[in-house]
Amino acid sequence: MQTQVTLRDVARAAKVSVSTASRALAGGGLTSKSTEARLQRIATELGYRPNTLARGLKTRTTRLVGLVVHNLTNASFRVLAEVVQRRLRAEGYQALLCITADDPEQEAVTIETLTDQRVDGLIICPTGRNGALLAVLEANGTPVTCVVRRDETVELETVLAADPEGAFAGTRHLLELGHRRIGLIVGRQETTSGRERLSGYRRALEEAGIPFDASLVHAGRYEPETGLAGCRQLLDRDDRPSALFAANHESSLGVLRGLAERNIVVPDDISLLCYEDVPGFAWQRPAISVVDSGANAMAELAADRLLQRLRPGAAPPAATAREYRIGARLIQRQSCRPVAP
Amino acid sequence: MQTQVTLRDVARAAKVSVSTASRALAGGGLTSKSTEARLQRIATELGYRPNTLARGLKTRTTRLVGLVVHNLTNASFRVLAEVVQRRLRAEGYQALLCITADDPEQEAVTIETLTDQRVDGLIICPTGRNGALLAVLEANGTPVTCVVRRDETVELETVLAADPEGAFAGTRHLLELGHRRIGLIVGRQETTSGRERLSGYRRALEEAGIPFDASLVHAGRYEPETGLAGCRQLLDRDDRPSALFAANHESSLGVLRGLAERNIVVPDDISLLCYEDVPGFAWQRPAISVVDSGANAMAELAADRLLQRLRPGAAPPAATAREYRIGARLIQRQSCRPVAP
DNA sequence: CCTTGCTCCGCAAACGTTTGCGGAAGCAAG
DNA sequence: CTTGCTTCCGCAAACGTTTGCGGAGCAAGG
Repeated sequence: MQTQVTLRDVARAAKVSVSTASRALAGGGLTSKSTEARLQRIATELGYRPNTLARGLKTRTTRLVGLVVHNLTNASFRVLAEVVQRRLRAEGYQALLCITADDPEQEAVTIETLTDQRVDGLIICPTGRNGALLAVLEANGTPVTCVVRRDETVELETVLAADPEGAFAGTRHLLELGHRRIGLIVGRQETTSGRERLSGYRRALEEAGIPFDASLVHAGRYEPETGLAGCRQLLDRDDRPSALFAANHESSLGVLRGLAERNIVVPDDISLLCYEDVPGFAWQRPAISVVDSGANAMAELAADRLLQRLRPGAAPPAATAREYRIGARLIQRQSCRPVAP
Repeated sequence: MQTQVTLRDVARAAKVSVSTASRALAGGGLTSKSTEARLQRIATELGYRPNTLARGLKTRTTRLVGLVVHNLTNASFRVLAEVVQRRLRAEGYQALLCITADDPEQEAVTIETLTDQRVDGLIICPTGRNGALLAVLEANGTPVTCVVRRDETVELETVLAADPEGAFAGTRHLLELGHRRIGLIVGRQETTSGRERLSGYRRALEEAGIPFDASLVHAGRYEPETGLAGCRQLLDRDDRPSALFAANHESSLGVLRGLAERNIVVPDDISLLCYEDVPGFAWQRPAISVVDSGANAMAELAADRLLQRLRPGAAPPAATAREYRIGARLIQRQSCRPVAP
């Protein structure tokens, strides 16, 4: 347990006052060039490392930002975590990663903890039940940007996927291939993404003049079990759909299994399109066509926006917070094929 | 930007000194029961939250622990991150997640940053090139536990997978099914895990009295590309192996694709066994047999060990650090089948 | 020689806690 | 009434920085 070298030590070694040492190391030209250089040298010689706690206490800024997501297994969250942490680091910030399991309770204590740590900013995928806490943070001068999901109860900067367009594009793609009965496995309708993807699907149908058939959609959690259940339900119909549109990577696992169970082969017997791109989809045979929700771009933008507001010229929290949408992109691979109408 | 409520404020409101307020809220019975209760009440009424920076400055402890991994896409790291963060949180610690991309350079700055943040402890999957930095940390009283990989250059508490046994068990399983030519796709031989898995494979062969054939093993990074290359190489032989043992989840993606390319079906034409269990393997058809390296248990144990050393009764850094091994487990599913010898 | 202005640096006060030390009660015993 | 002990609390110092303010030194201008 040896003792850390403090600013006093380097000041003493250089025979200057602590304040001069501080200023010299800060380097804003508040000291002469010579002492600046000398102190830099002595500091590194002694292996001086500033105490971020003391500094934070004084300057009211830790270079910490909270990053809270539901889990790390979901691909979107995974890339969110990776990208955001990388971008933050490049700007000298550290990420405090927290996982809420989509549980408002845990989210609440997480937010409290992060405020206690005096984070400079927060990137969060909100459950939507703790808007008040977030609003307080923002009001106290800590920028908050929501991502992936919106918190409907409060006005905050938010970056989202273009789910309506993505689902629309995907569905239209299938329609253009001649499919008329398209099974949709989609997220819970309590979430924005669930609702928006369904609405995109409906709009595409509508534009093609095809009546909406509610029995063709199966809503549930983003889990393999949901995919399996949906797949079974849709396959047990007399007029089996000729194409399936799966909610995300995880539910697609269930769908693929459901198809395998019945020896239905993709794309010969049925077409399969998934939301959310993951490496596995590209490597798989047949490679799965997807509409990529743009997780990467979302993460980049979220980091950008927060970083922007973290910079000195802190734009005051605009009266009405901006909302950004990341375009979705259809990636055609081998899992969809045309059928005669 | 409203002002935070500080300990002074609650003290003033309660008409006691700051010290009494501090002691009352700490609750160690250093104040009378009545003032303790009164201050607790007033504190929550005012919404007082202690400033962790000030506290940390004084107590030289932050309740932060660094968690550094190579990435989040690899399943082991993903569960490591999830589990560790959950366990830490349960004990009142916060995880500082850092990603090094297996780059010693980045690892070095990461470690520096974490020491600057005065983390109380560190869980790290080391690259092996920064042992000195870690040793300094440990010597300065900050417990460090390594996980997944060992840093050979320095003595630190380490929790590892039982790779030799795992590879041995997997190989023996295939041998017991009658396989004689078993292709092995394995990690780079510069890493312990790569070497250990190969040695387990060799030992199983040896015990079965089968000569080791170096041309049956393909070493490379844990990536789909490696799996694909290895698969192709092994399949292009005249005496094609009747079973494949893949290094991990990611390389298995490549292997599966290589097999699909040649219309070789698992398990009818070839048996496939993978290292490292992920949900996808169980959902896939045929479900892939694996030897589970025990990522979950590893994470739990690593968290346990660190937490243990973080407790007040700080065991002094044992002269020679302990090394823990997590048992591997063979999970039989549908991708391996017996062959006539 | 005095004033003015500029450059560089030191003094000391903060930031919000925790904690050693000592003092003020209260009470019982002598 | 004094003594001694216990219980509770306040004073003030400390943790390691940053920063406003002012002072010393020096050069130039009047």
